[in-house]
Amino acid sequence: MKTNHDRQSQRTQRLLGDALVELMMERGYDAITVKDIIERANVGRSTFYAHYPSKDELFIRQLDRVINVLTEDAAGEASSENPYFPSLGLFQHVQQQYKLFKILSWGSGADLMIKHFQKSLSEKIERRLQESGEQLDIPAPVVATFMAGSFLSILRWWLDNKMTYSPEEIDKMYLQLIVPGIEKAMTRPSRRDDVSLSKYTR
Amino acid sequence: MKTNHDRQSQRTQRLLGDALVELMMERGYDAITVKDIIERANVGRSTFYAHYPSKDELFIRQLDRVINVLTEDAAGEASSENPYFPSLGLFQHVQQQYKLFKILSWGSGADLMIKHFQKSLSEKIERRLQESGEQLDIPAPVVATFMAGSFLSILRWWLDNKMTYSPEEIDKMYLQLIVPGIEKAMTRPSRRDDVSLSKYTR
Amino acid sequence: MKTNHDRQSQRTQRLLGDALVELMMERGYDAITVKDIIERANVGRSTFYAHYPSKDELFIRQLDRVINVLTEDAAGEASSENPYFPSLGLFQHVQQQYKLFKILSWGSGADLMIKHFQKSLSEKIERRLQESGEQLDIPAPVVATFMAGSFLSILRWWLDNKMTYSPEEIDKMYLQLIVPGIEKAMTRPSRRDDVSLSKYTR
Amino acid sequence: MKTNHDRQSQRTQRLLGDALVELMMERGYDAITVKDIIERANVGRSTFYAHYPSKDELFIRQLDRVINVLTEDAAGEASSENPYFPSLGLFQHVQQQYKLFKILSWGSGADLMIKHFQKSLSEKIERRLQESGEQLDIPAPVVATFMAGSFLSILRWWLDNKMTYSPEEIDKMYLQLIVPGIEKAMTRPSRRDDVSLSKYTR
DNA sequence: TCCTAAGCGAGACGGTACGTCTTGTCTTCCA
DNA sequence: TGGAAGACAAGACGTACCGTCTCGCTTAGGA
Repeated sequence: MKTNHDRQSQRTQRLLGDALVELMMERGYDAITVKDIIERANVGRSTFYAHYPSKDELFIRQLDRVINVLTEDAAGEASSENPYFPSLGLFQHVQQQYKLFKILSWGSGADLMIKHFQKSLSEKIERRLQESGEQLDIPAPVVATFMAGSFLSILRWWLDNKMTYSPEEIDKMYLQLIVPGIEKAMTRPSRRDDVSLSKYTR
Repeated sequence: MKTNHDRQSQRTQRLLGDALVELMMERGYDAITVKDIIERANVGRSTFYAHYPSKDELFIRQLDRVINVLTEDAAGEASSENPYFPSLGLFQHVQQQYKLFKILSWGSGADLMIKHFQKSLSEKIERRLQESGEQLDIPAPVVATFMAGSFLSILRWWLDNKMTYSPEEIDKMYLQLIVPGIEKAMTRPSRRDDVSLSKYTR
Repeated sequence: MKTNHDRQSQRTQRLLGDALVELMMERGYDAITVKDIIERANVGRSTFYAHYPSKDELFIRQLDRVINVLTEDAAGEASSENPYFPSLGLFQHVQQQYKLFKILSWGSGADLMIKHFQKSLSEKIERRLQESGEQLDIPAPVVATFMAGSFLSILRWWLDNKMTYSPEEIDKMYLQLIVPGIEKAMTRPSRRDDVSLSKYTR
Repeated sequence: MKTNHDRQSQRTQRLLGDALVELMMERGYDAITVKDIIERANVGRSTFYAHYPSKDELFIRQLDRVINVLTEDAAGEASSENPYFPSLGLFQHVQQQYKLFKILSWGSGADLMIKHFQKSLSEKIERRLQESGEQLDIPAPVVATFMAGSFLSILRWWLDNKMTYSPEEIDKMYLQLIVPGIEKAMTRPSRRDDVSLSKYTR
């Protein structure tokens, strides 16, 4: 059962999160102060610090929300050719939220976002790799880091170049670049019927 | 001909650069203030701002110095299996400067460094790709971004995991992961005699 | 008839008053916050504000309690040479509650206490002066202010100097200093048989 | 020789002091914040704290200035009947600065001012007493405290009652009240030719 | 005996001031 | 005359309290 305070708490946190995102759209991340956020959210300064120890932490929490929504939604729509994480879905979502991610791509909040994304993503991928039961020549964490790292670099490049390609095109390039290396890293030939990567190595 | 002032200027810049590096070794990047730097360098506040517009700019200048030394030296020793940039040499150099790079890997100056490295590196690679005259299925900037991005991710992972592998081992993994994708991207079968990547796709 | 709620109320007020006094003994007045008080009293924040509008008001109420006890008790024992207010009794009581008054003498609650004491005391004295029917060269309020003010100054000095003198000694000094002036202020020679001050002007 | 920084410093301190006094005239003492002061003085927040550790300290420094001016000026004009401190001059000066002192008399800065005045004044008086070489029945500090304390009480009363009497009248009342007591406290009859108090004991 | 309204504890909240910190500009002095 | 020394305006930071408020729980007193 939810107590009243929980409900209040959630409301406050949503107000703060929304205020942050709104402000980032307007001015980017670094240009925002805690004062700006609490004024926009109609919240007292101490209330802010009761919920988050810093602006960065608030930001990270919003990223988590985004990441969860993206990976779940995207996994749902799926149909991506990538069995380890929904890269196509991510490209698509980023395109929809172009404005927000453009700001994040190289701007001031970028380092936090990249750090966080890289961490979350490579963990997810590593887990999938282990679940798949594949044998690898190369340690799973390295492979996962490689997949996440190259994804994020290409994502950044794509954003910086105003997304000249469609999500489908850029996702295809990404897969063309990483899949062969990963296939090679699999000691035993992958079982043809459960791995959809095979077509790229034809 | 060097004027007296140029010499003074250079001396001051070296003092500031050295002070920055020293302090980063002790406390990381963010924990350093301009005041710290000028005190360590025995320099007046206004002198600092006469030479650099900000702490970040001073840092970038030091990075440039490092990057130039690394890529040149590494290129000299060469012997790497990677024809586009001296990845092995870079791994080796980073290992030698472990302490400094460890601090930079995820810490506070990381974003600046990554941003700078990624930019420099992918530009160099793109130039090499174009010089090689290879035809690619995938736009050269994407390939270059991919190579630089995955290199830096793996470098970071390696640093974070206390370099459990030797530079040679990690470089080999890196190449195993990227080379097949790049080979595939080359429309016409590459001419066997001028591309040393072939052995990875055999 | 007392309702139950009244009883509850009284209990709460006593808890709060006691908590305040306890805390003042430990840390003085300013260093105490409302939070401290309600925690010590095991009382909710809103309960505090339901009874008193501020910490100062709670303090004033405690002072009133003390003042009433002091002036009544002291008046009872009387035997002081001062017919206008029981200065000796007050010196004696203060000595007994040394610790508490020491804290109050110059510390943070001092201004409130002095203000309150000065007001109460001079009102009482003025009333006595008027009741005595004496004719004065000087307006009664001035005389009353003079008596109360000099009493409190000397009381403070006495406390600050660790009460090097006994209550009797300091009271005697106090009377030696004020009585001649007051006697002079009485226009007609006071009737010798009903004023006990005469001996000081001999 | 004055360095430039000294001059700057002095200027800043004057700006801050003036701003404080101005604001006190408008709103009293407690209602003023450090922010108010620095905005009025066109000074940075850190500059304030570089010069004074708190608003109270700034206030005390202004009081010192006032006290020095008052006691010196007043001593100059002198002609007061009080040989120990220029009570008449003080009453006159306070009347001139009515507005300021009215605010200070019971308001929020009062405790600080009273504390400070009481201390300064009784020290000065005690010194005079010792210099005068008079023998006293009562310890000099007690007498000094008595003189300062009763002066301040009467001053406060006078201010609170809108100064119904002229400075001369109130000073005369004050002296009538204290002088007889002090005269009595002098063991040996004072030498008639150098003590002007005698007329009050006639 | 049950029900209802008061008194209460708990504590989240908006608001505001604090004292600290850092930045980048500016002025003065000295070598 | 250029650089060290450092004062300064500006303003964000995280902390500390305040007084208001909403919520359920408890409990005594009237129905």
